Amino acid sequence: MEGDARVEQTEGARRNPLSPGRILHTAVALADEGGIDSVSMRKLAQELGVVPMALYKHIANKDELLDGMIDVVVSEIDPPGAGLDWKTAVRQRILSARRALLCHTWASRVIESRTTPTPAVLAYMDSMIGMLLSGGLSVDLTHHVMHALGSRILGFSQELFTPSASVDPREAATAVRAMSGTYPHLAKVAARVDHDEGAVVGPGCDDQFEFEFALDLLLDGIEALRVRRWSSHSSQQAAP
Amino acid sequence: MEGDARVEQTEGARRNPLSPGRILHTAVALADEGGIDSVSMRKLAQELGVVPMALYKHIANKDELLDGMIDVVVSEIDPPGAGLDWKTAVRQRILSARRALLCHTWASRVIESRTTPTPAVLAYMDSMIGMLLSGGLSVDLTHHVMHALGSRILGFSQELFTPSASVDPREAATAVRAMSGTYPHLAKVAARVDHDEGAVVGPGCDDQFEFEFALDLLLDGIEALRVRRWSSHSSQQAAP
DNA sequence: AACGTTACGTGTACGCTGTACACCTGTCAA
DNA sequence: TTGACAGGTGTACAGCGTACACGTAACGTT
Repeated sequence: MEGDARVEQTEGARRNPLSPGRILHTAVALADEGGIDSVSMRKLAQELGVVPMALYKHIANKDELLDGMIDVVVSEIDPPGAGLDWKTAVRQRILSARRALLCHTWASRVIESRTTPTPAVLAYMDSMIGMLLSGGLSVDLTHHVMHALGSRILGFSQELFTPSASVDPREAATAVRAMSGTYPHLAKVAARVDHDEGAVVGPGCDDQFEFEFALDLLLDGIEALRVRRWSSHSSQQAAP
Repeated sequence: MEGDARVEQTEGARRNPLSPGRILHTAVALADEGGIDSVSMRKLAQELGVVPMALYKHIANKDELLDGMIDVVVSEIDPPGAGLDWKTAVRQRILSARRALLCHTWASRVIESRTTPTPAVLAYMDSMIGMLLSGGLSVDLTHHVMHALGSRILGFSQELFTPSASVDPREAATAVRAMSGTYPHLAKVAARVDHDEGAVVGPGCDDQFEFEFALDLLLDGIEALRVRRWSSHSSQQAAP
């Protein structure tokens, strides 16, 4: 009897062996239906018909699990559309990202709680930067724009180019060069930042400036709407 | 010996009796120096020289503790300046809020993780709305502006006017009327929302519209900078 | 075919969390 | 004096992430 049960279980395991992909997929489903709080290693394992510690043979720890879940969501964002002016293209992409995040309501919170961005998030950012650059924005403007859009495109806020880990500029330069293969656009902007402000205020970028840049962009736009007596009823879109 | 110790402890307690204020203050200090993760009921109690359960005589649970900590931070935001045009006043206030949040790096994350805003946050929002209204913005524009600024002024995002709890519009109307004493400006905007869109799409406001409103405000501003060949080096400020 | 290695699921255990509940004790009003 | 009450204590429980030791089944090599 016990032997039968064990064989069955084994066959079940054979039929459906654990894998990072299956774990991540199940975790996302679990979070979708029960909220992120219902994703514990124990519940996840139970959902997979397995003992909690079994998960650790496939993922290092819970943080890695969360990172993986983020990547699942980010991978649902549509690729950039072709043949569009930069503004339309960026707009579409951001709305697609929003759609993905709205499908998984837990995702924004998890992304924001993470300290370092995952590869998929970096790839998304890199692609976004590429769209801006090829749209005619300068590297400088692109840099500030990424900060300004930060809160809009994904949860990630500032401190993207200020990992605060590598204080040595030499080290940072090496990191940028290493990045330039995988994330060429990102590297270009990062390099520019190190270049410019490294001489002025030190490594990283001026968060206060970035914040005020975005704030003034909004405030100036708002003032223009006020002067124009804008109303949401008589508008084809927020702006002309 | 044991008697002495007990007397000493009692005297200590008498000298420094527990109170919500002292608990909150200590919790904020603890979070400031060790991060929000180092604020557990046990560590907090230890810091106060008291047994964990003693805290529950003064605060209902940990959520209430976190709400209280938020209010401590929000209360550090400067009051609005007088005699300024709306844009300058709003700008100053938001920068002051940012300063407060930067002093307590854990605060943004905690605010964002909270589901319902605390009274202090509501008061801050109410005052902000008041500044916009008295600056000449229509109630309609003010409403959308609050959403657009959302991610900038504090952590709170959308779903402010969509508590999703009270589906009954009658109930919502009552809530608004109750609110109008404490948060008059907030109530004015909320009433307008219920009024307008209640007839069109149901209760609450159109999150998608709000999102695109803010997005387009930014994108249009960015396009203008691009055309003008804006650069962070040759700028007195982000916008003219 | 026998063997050692490797991959992977299991079971137990530890320290941490929030907090329910019963208990004691010092203070004050009647 | 007494009885209520406010407030600190102690114990206990369920849940969390995960370290560590232990099987056991599958596989490449001899």
